[in-house]
Amino acid sequence: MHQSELFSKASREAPSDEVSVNAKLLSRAGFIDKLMAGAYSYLPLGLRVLKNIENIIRTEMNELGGQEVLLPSLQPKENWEATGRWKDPGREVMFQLKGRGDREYGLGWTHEEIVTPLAKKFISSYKDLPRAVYQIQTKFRDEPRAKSGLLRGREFIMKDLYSFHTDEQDLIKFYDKARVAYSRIFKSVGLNALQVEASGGAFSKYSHEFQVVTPAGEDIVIRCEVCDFAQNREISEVEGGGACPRCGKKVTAERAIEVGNIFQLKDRFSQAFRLTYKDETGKDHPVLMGCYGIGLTRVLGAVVEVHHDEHGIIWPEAVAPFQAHLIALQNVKSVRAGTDKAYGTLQKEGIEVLYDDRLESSAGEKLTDADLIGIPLRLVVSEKTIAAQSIEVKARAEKNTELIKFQDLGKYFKTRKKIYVE
RNA sequence: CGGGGUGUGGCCCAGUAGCCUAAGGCAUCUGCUUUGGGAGCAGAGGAUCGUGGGUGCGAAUCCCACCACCCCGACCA
Repeated sequence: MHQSELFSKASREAPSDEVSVNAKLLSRAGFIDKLMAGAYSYLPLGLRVLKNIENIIRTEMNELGGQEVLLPSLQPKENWEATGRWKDPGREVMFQLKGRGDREYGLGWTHEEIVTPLAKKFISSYKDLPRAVYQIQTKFRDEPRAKSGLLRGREFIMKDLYSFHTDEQDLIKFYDKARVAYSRIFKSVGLNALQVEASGGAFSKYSHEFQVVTPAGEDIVIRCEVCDFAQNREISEVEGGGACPRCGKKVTAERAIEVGNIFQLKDRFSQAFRLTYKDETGKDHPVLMGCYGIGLTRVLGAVVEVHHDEHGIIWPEAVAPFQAHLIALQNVKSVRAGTDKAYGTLQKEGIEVLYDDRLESSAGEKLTDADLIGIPLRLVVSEKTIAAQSIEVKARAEKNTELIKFQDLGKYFKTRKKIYVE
């Protein structure tokens, strides 16, 4: 991709109405644009990151046995009345609207009311279980207060998976597998997420949250300094500074961002919709369910909250919009020719590269923008490096640079070890 | 929903005891000169001063209402 043709431009200043680090940096660097409180446009750079996160999640969900579907966002009132969620608590967060003939609809903020009746059409026997379906889709929630950039929006992208089981044992088995998958996902995207015991809220009593500790978080996590005890403060019986109920050592209270949440719904929704299956003897039982969510756009925001410095974003490789940022530092013939050649080589190697070919920009501007955008690897071609028949390589996360010969460029990418930002 | 704050070219902002031409920077356009950390000079275009009403000879500036955005709280799978 030639940077001179990129739809967005980096800007010196952040919009005055942004305070959070994630929104400031992502806006300045041209990844997102705010339409209104809680609703952002994802620009080409931002969407590339989102797609990377999406694919990491999709791979793990498929691995879990999930089958991808896409359910409607526009939903009839009737489904929600069946569970009592058209009124409280649904009314609090659900956008509700009227269509022709005063027909009432809601915009999906979660999908139990849709997926459960859907499952009823295909699940009727123990032979049809277990099953799991998931989707990656825009959710709508009429938050009382949208805030913190991407961290709490009124429209956001979420992966939600629903699992169906014959009995509690099978549900728990799947639930535990999902926990492991979730841990892998957050690690891959560069987040160190704690598994935290939590209240199920409107869904279930049995739930875990995945929390990323950072001052930008709005939840408080109580966790042990020694063992893996961790609880959301909402349900915890210990305070920060107290003794761990599991091992007796000290617990701390820290701010954290909830990036994922898994629930054992059990029969809460299958009862409401009479989703049952017949066992071997022909007897009916309620299907037991679990649900498993990850906020993709919130993950994007959380990654920026955790991975940045005073100059800009520092993308973990797995989610970075491009793998390399190639810069023609000066607009002189030899440098352009050398950079063009390097660009060709990288393309041939299948490296995703953003090529800063802007004629009107100074060296300083290009380097500053590169730091702001945060692509993991920076490749600079300048008069100096041309003289050495080389290209300068620098990792965004590191200080030092190295020169590599032009003819070694392809090889460099083949043999280079991945840089994991932790 | 309670409390606090803010709305001025695409962006960041100055200007507010009422004054006639709304200032500057970034960005954009033209020309020249520049190029290892957001370059310089010269010129150009771009503004219903959030919206509606009111008080003045006169309103970005004062009054009223509304809207939007941000922060704290409440709330939050």
